[in-house]
Amino acid sequence: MSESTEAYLQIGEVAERTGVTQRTLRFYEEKGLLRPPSRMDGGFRLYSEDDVTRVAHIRRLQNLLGLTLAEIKEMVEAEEMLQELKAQYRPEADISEKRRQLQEAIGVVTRQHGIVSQKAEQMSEMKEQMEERLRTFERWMTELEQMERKAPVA
Amino acid sequence: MSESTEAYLQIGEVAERTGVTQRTLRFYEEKGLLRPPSRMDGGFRLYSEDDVTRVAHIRRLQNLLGLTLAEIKEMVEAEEMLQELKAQYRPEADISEKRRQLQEAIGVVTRQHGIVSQKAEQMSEMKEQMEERLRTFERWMTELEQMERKAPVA
DNA sequence: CATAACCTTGACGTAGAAGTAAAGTCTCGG
DNA sequence: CCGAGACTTTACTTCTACGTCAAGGTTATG
Repeated sequence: MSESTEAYLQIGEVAERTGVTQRTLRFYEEKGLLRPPSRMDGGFRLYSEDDVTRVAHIRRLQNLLGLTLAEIKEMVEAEEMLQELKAQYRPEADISEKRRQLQEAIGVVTRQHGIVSQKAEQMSEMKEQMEERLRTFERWMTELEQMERKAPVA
Repeated sequence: MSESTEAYLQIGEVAERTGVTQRTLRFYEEKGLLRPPSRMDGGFRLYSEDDVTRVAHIRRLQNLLGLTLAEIKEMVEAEEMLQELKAQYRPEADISEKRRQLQEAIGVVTRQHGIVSQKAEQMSEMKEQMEERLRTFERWMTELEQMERKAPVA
């Protein structure tokens, strides 16, 4: 109901809060990963809280899934569409059109989910292997220690 | 017990089987990720099955964990050391030296394990979020379908 | 209204991880 | 022994994801 505290952020603030550089923010914008933010009269960029969230999201996709910015762009665009869909959630609009959009959104997220699931599984496997290894090492270590007790270092 | 069928592989074969290019194999060698393989008299590289495994391992570390080749090199070197340690597992050698090596190996794998654990956990979170989303979408979808039944498309 | 702090675009630079091309060498089946 | 195809090294190029100036415009504050 409130006009939302008009808490617009300049690029420096966003940079600080997201942990990326200003250059990176402009770069993401240039690449279509962030929508061009609004501007002050003088031309300074004014970001919203949403943009901060977006950047965090982008970074997660980068770091966790190792996706390229191009791939991330696709995802982010789908999310975009989704936001619109959400905003337009009034019954007036064309229902079958909404169905189509929703269908597409489901498709995108399903694909994402597939990627994440697969990676997550491989991760778990890897983790298992490492734990197995560590157990082996610990065993060797105790063996070595016993040998040392029998024949000390001199 | 058998001399192992001497199944040496040329670079082209290895490339095909690992899915990386010949260039990449030479590049990894140059960067110290693969030990220089043996050669034919004429200079052609001769790889072992082990090398194939190594490449697969490197790729997993790259794709799954998103490590740089430099980081992977460290890991791979630790594994190397470990292999030696395993091979030398005769009681003749200096025990305290072995202990030291083993200690180091444990350190390396523990660090790796930390990375993997963290990522795995974050992945799971992400997966959860996506599933949550999908459920929401499905709900919307059924709502839309009901609306459509009440007011058909024309 | 000066001035420091912040921002703008533009252009060029860089590190990582290969791709590609060139020019020559090896291997192996016929 | 010879030619096709596989391989060698060297060198240059590409692509991604930014970093780093440079030169100037804007905003907030005393």
